Amino acid sequence: MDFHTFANLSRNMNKKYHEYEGLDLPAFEKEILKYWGDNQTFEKSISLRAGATPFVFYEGPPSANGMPGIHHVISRTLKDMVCRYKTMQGFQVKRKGGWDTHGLPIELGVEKELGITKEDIGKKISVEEYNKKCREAVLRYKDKWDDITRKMGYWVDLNDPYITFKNEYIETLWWLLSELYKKGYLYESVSIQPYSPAAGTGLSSHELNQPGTYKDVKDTSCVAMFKAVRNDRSEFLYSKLLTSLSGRQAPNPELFFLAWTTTPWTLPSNLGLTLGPNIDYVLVKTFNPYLHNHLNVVLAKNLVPKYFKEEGKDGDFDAYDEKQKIVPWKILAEFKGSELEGCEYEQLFPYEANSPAAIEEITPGAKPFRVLLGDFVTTEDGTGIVHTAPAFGADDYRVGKKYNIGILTMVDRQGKFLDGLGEFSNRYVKNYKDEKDYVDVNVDISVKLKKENRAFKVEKYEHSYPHCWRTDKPILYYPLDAWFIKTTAIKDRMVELNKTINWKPASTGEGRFGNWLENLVDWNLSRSRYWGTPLPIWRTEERDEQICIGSIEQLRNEGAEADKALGTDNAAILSDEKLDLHKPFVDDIILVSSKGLPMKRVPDLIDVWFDSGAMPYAQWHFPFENRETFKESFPADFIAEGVDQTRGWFYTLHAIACLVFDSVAYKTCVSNGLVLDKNGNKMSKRLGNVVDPFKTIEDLGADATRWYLITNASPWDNMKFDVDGIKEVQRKFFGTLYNTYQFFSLYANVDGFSFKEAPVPLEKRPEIDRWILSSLHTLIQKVTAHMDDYEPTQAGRLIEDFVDEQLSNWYVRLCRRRFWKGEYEEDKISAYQTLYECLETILRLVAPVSPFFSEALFNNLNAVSGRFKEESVHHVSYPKANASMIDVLLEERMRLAQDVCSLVLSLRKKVNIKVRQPLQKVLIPALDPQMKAQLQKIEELIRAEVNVKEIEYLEPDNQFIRKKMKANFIALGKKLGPKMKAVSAAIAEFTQEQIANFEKDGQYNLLVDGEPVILQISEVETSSEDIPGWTVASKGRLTVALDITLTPELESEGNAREFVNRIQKIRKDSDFDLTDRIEVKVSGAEGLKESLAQFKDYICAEILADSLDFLPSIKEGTLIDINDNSLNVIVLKKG
RNA sequence: AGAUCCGUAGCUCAGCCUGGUUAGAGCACUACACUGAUAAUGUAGGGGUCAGCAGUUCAAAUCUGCUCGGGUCUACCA
Repeated sequence: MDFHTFANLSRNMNKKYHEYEGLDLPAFEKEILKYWGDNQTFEKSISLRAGATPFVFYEGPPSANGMPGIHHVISRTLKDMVCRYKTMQGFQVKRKGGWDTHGLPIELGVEKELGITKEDIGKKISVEEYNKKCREAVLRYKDKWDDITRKMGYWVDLNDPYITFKNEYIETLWWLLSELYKKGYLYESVSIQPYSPAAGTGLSSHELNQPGTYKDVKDTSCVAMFKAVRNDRSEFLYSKLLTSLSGRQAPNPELFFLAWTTTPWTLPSNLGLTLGPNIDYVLVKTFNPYLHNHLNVVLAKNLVPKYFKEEGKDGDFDAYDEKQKIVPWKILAEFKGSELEGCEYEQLFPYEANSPAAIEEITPGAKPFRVLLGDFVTTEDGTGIVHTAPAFGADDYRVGKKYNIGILTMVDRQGKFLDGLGEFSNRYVKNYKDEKDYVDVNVDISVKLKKENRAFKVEKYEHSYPHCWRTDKPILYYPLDAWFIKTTAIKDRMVELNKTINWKPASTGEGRFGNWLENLVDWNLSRSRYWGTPLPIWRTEERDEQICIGSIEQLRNEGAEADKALGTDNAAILSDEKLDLHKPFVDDIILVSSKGLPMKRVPDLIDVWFDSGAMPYAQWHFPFENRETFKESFPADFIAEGVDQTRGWFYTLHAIACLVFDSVAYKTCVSNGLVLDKNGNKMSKRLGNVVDPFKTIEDLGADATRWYLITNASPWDNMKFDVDGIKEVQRKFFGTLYNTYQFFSLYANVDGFSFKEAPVPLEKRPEIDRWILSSLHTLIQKVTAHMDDYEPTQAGRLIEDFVDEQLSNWYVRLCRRRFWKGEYEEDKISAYQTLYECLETILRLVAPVSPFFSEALFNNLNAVSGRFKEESVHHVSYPKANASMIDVLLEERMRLAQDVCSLVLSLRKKVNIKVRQPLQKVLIPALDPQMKAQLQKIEELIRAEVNVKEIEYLEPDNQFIRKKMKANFIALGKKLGPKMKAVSAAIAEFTQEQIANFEKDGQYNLLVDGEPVILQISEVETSSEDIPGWTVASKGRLTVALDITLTPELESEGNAREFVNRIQKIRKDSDFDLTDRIEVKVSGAEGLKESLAQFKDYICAEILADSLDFLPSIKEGTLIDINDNSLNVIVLKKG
C-alpha cells in the first residue's frame, strides 16, 4: 500500500492505479490516519475554507473519567458525518472539542478510590486535597478518548479543547449567573429535595436516576382519620349527620376526613389536608372496621368502592355486629372539594415538639390543621384527600406555603424523630443504621392510630420508591435551602423558541422536549458538594446584604476593598499564580458589604449541567475574550447527542440561551437512540454485554462500523448492535465497491487509462453509459436531499443500492467485455470514463460516512488522473447533480430491461437451458406504443444479456395473447365507493372479446346492481395472462415468452461457447496473463468438430488463440467435457 | 404514574406520512446454475395471524381508539 506517497510524485502518464491484494479495512485506516497526520488534513479542511460561510457545530463535552463505549461512537459518527458533509458543501466547520470535568460521578469515583464518604471530606481529607484528587481524576481516560476519537475518524479539535474546570470557563459561568442575578432570575428558597439520611446528603436528580434507584418496596400504608372540628364552617356537614341519626349512634356524632399515606412517619409533621377543588366527595356513614364503633367519614366519591363493599351499601346498621364481614355503609351527602375549603380538624399526634406553640414559634402567624385545595390531588390512589406535611413533599410544601399552615420537620437529618414526640422520640423512621432488631416505627404509628380510633385501614402497600444508590436506603424528601433559576418566568418564550428548532426526529422536540417545557419548574442549581463551579454569591451573616460576582476582575476589586476595610488577605488568594475559583479557596475570600460587614460565600456549588449548557459562551471565555468568534458561532447550526440528553444538555443549552440571550442555542438538534446489545438489552458492565469500541474498530474497521451504525437503522431508533451486521456491511458494501475499483484498475492499468482524453460527449456514449450516469446523478440528487434533511440512513441505503444493484451487478457485469475486448478507442474510453466518474462520485458521496476508505480509493484514482488538485477527498466539494444528465425514460427502460432479463433467465432455468446456449427468439407483448419504443431501445442489451438472437413484439391488438384486466383501485375506488367490490369482480371476469371491445372503444358500459357504470380505459390495468403454446413468465404488466427450440445451428454455437468457456478456465488455471496469446490443440472432438470448425474465428478471438488445430490424439492434454462429448486439449502460451 | 419511541420472515430492516387487492429486501437455510471482478454473482424454493382487540372505510400493515410487550426519559406516586 503506497497511496500516501502519491502526493510526492508528480503526475505521471505511466502511473498505475494502485491494486490491492485483498480488502483489509483496518489496514487501510492505519495508512490513512498516518496520511492525515502527516498532511494535517483535518486542520486544512478548516483552513482551506477560510472566509466561507461558517456552519456552527457544538461538541457536547464528554466526561473523560469513564471509558468510551460503542454508544459514543454512534453519536460521534453522526456529528462527524454532518461536519464533513457541510465542509464538502463549502462551509467552514470549526469543531472545538471539550471536556466535562465537574460533578458527582467524578466525586464518587474519587471517594470510592480513597475509600471515604462525603462525611470524611474536611475531616480525613482536606477539601483542597480532595479537589486535587478530583482534578487528577477527571481526565483519567483522556488518552483513551483521544485514541478512540482518532481511530474512529472523528475530526474534532483536541488540541485546544474547552475544559469546564478552568478559571476562564468558570468566569464565564459566573458572568452568566450574574446576568441572571441582575434580571432577578436567581433566587434562594427552601425546597423539598431528595435527601439520603443514611448518607447524610442531598441527592441530585442525576443520582436519583442511576439505574436501580427506584425499587419496588412494601411499605406500611395507613388511611388515617382526621377528626373535623365542628364549627360554622363544617356545620353543613354535621347537619347532614343529625338527620340520619340511628339508635346506636352517639349523640355527639364524630366526623372524619380520611387521608392515605405510605409514610406514616410524616403524620406527626402533618399540618393540612388537601382536597381537589373539582373532585366530588361524599360523606359516608359506616363503622370502624377495627373498633366497630359508629363512624362518619369523608372521602372522594370515586374511591368509595375501594373501601366499601357493594353488598354493604345501605345495609342494616342496627343489625351490624363485629363478626359480620359485610360492613354496612350509606352515603349521606355529596359535595365538591371546594365546598370544604377552610374546614378545621384536630391534630392527629399532638406532642410537645409539634404543639401549636411550637408551630407558632417556627412559623409565626401560621394557621395549621385546615382543609386546603390543590390541583395535584387525584383520585387514583388513596382517598382523594392528601395528608399534607409541608416538610416532606414538594406539593405539600407549595400548597402549605400558599395557605400559610406553617412547617414542621419532626425528623432530623439522620432520619430519626426529634425529642418531644413521646414514645416515638429518637426513633429512626426507616432502618437507616442496619439495626438488627429494628422495629418499624411506621407500624407502631399505625397501631397507635388503630387503637385510638384514628385509623380506617392499615395495609402493606407495594410501590416503587427512590433509594440512595450509594447506601441502598430509601431516600426521603427533606427541606433544604437551595438557589434556583426562575426558568418558569420565561417558559412561554422557551416554548415559542423551541418551535423554531429543527428536531430530528420531530417527536423528541415536540413530544419529549415540548412536554418537558410545558411542565417546567424552576431550575434547582444548588449542590452541596465540593468539586464543581462555586455559586458566586457572597452575603452577610444576617443575610440582608449580598452580592453576585460576575468576573474575576470584580472579585479582585471587591476583595481589595475588603482587604482595606476589614484587613483580610484576599489579595494573596486572588493573585495570578494562586487563583483557583474552586473550593476551598473561594470560600476563604471575604468581601465587605456596603455597611462594612463581612460577606462570606454561600456554600453551594452549582449543578454541573449549567457547566455544559453554558459551553457556547464559556468555550470562548465570552464576554471577556473572543467576542467576534462568539458572535459568529452562536447559535449553533447543528448539535447531536443521545436522546437521554433531552432534559440534560439540550435543555440547559436552551434554557441559558433563552434566559440570557433570548435566542435558541441551536437550530437543528439530532437526538440518537440507544445502542442495545444484539438481543435488545441495554448494555451494562454488570451484564457483560458491553461492546468494546476499540476492539470493534480494530477488528472490523471504523468505516464499516460507521456505515453500519448509520445505515442499519435511523439514528433515533434504538439500535441492536451486532458485529455480524458490520461484517455484512464489510462484505456487501465495501466488498462490492472494492471489487468494482479493483476491476477498474485492473483494466485501466492494462490500457493505460488516465483520463487524459477529453470526455466523450454524452450523446456519443452508449445507452448503458448514459443510463448509469443518469442513475448516478439521480442518486446525487436524492442523497443530497436526504443529507440536507439529516436523514443519513436514507442516503446511505440509496448509495448501497446503487453500488450493488446498479453499478456492480448491472453496469459492470454488462460492460465487462468493453473493458477487455477491442482496441483503446472511443467506446472503450467512454466505458472507462463512465466507470471512473461513477467511482469517483460514489467515493465523494460516501466520504462523510466512511472517511478512510473513500480517502484511500479517491486518492488512488486522483493520483493517476489528477482531476482534483485537492489532496483529500474531504477537501473537495460534494458532488452536484447535473439535471441535464438525468433521463427518466432511460432509467425506466433500463428497469424494464432488468425485468425482461430476469424473466428470461428464470425461464431458462425452468427448462434447464444454460445461458451459454443461444436461443432464437423472445416474444414480448407490447401493451402500448410507449412500451414498445422503450423496449426497442434496449433490445440489443437484452439480447446479449440473455443470449437470444431476436426479440419479437406482439402489438397491442393482436389476437394471439390472452389478456387479463384488473380494476385500477386507486382511480375507481373514489368514483365508485360501495360499488367497488362488484365492479372489480365484474372486470376480472371479462372475456377476451369484452377486453378487446373495451380497448377498441376506450370505454365500457357496465351494469352493476341494475345501475349503469361507465368505465374508462385509464381506470383498468391490462396485462397479458398467457401466450398459448409458449413458455411464459410475467411480472406486473410485463410478460415474456421464450422460444426454446434448439436448431442444429444454435446447438453448434452453444458448443462453441462451451468450448471457449473451458479454454478460458484453463487459461486462468494456468495463470496466464490477460493478454497472453495461446496455441490450442484438440483431439477426440468428433461430435464437436463441426461446431468448432464453424465458429473457429469466434473461438480464437475470444480465447486470444493464434491457432486451433485438430489432432488425432494428444498425450498429456487436459480432458474436458462439453455437452457429453469428452475431448483432450493442450493450451500453450506463445513466446 | 406520565411522556415518547418501537413491535412486519429465524435475524437486521423497508413499506405506514399520502389506505388500493400476491406485504418487500438483505442475511441465514435449501437446490440448481454462472464464472478472465471469483472471499463475487444469478435463478428458484421454504419461511408472515404485519403484537392483539375494536372502530372508520367499498378497501387497513398503513388512519383512530384501547390493550399487551420492550426500550428510554421524567416524576412533587401523597
